[in-house]
Amino acid sequence: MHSAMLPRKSANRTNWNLAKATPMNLFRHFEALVLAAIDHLKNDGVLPAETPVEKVTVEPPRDPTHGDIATNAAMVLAKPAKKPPREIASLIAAQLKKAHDIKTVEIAGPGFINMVLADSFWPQVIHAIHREGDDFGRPQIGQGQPVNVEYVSANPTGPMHVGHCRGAVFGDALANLLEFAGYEVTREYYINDAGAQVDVLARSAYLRYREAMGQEIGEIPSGLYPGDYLKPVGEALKAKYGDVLLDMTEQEWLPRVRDFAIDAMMTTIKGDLAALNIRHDVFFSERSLTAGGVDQVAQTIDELRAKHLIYEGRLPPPKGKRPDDWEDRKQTLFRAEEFGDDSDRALIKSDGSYTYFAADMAYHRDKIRRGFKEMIDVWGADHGGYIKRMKAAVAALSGRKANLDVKICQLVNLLRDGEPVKMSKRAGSFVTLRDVVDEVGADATRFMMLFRKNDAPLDFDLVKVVEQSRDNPVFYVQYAHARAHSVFRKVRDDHPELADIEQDFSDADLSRLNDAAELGLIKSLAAYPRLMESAAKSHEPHRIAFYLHDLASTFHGLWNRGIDLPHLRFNQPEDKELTKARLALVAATAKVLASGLKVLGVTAVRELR
RNA sequence: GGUCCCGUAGCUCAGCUGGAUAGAGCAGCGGACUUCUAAUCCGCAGGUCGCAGGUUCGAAUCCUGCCGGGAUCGCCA
Repeated sequence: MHSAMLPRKSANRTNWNLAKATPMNLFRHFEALVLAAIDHLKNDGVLPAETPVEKVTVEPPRDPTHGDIATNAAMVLAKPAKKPPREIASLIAAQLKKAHDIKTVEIAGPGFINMVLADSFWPQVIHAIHREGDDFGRPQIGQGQPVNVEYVSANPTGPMHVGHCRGAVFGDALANLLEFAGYEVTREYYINDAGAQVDVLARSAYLRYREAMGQEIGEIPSGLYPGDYLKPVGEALKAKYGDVLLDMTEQEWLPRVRDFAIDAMMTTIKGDLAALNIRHDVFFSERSLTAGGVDQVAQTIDELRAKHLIYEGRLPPPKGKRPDDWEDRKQTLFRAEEFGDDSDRALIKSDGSYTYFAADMAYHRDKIRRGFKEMIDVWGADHGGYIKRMKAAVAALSGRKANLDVKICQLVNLLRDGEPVKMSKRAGSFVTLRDVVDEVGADATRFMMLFRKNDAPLDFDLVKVVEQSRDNPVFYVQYAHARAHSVFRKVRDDHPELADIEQDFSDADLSRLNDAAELGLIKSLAAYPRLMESAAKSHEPHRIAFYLHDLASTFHGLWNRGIDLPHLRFNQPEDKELTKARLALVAATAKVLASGLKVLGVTAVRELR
């Protein structure tokens, strides 16, 4: 465990055939039509041949009364063409009217071109969902590129608490998302096993060892970890060493106890992560950077020195309040300012050991040397001030070739029915991640942790998150999926041959789906590929959670219409073809819900309770 | 004092990296529903997007400066 392992080669990962029909991203399709229309105008000399089209967007308008697809092309092109936007709009519109997937083209406002798609277009979305299966909505942006996602990286000094939980879930969902988007993802955990904290851990564990040996230890001295979780470690030390450690000097026992305790803590942490269905490909030990006669930190500093990015100098004291033990001294500094940081950064402490930053640089150098050009680090909010220097380090070490994105997860406020849960580190009464998962389950924990933007604080209510009500988004989304399956269970009585949700719907007559609410649901489903692409590009898995909530709401709404209007119910005992068409829609909804939930790492249950 | 994040309806928050009249859910008000397929449903009201400038056809979104809240600030990790 204390040595770096190579990233696992993903032998049985599906190889996506990129040459096959592109997934059903209808906005791409219509973007192509708009660009073709612009090309046409260029050929006619209406637009200069070199007119840039990067700013042209083809998107669903926010307001559905503006149609299904809108483009700003005319307004963007007005300046280079030296023509009023509405004039250009009418020329582009004339071209678009020729496309048979488009029902109407209208020019609105300052020059928007709004399109309503042909009724015959929408059923293709449903067919695409069934045809493409797990590939539906897959963004084609990864193209097999390697990306390294580092998350959790909790210190191996105790069990994980709720604060770690959010970053863990976020990182895991982000890794899932990037994998879904076609990246070759390596999930990584950096073990901070080299600093003073692990020596404290060792002394704390040694105390528990003496306790296990029958000695009176009294109060745990301040400065050591008081938690009961070290008692089993003391017992285990006794089992392994007997009384041998008692006669050793601290210098002798400390390395043994330290390694033993770190192993024990990592075992605990891995168990905690497993309870949340989180796994890592690589556990990278900080200690390994300077072990085995090779000092990779020194190598890193030498490498930067050769690039003239290291110097001996003094730093100005921080403005505002000055630390008590401030001492002006000459030290080894990295020219982080050249790469956008606010200050140059120290690499060697006054006692001669490396700073945490120096080791972290060496770690990221190792990632770069392993071939990663894209790296993502997921950190807690208290590390925000560290971002610039780490990005500077990656820029310097890679010759500005590699990119690091740092995602910050804000604090979690743990509540119980609206009341804050008291947590005191001193009293050792902090709530562990395991406590939370044991109480509410991994699915609820994961979904709630993702139901908020990562850089906004999050309220996590242990009571509300398990409520079976509309107010609980976890339940609401899972219920939608379960309800879709329930429809198939119920339809068995009237149409047993239609009761399989996995059946082939390719011959369903989807032109029967002409209620506005049905069409609304299809449009929600059609938005999925675009949503996933934006979530993957922005590294924001929370967008998926919000989308799923929205989709669930649309689906429940359609279901509810059947209460008052029996002719809108999915199951029509007297009309098998209509039932089949509606079941195709229900099954497609279930598939998209399941697809999104899978990326979030939440189980798509088929039945509640 | 420097840096970063946040500021959107009474509350909790979205807002698709610059689009049109800024959206949900709670809470509030007004109705419907009494078992229909499974954990109610529909409607109404609610806003100077912290403030002030700037960039442009167009800004909640980008830039600058303030105001307010949080995090952090050579050797902790």
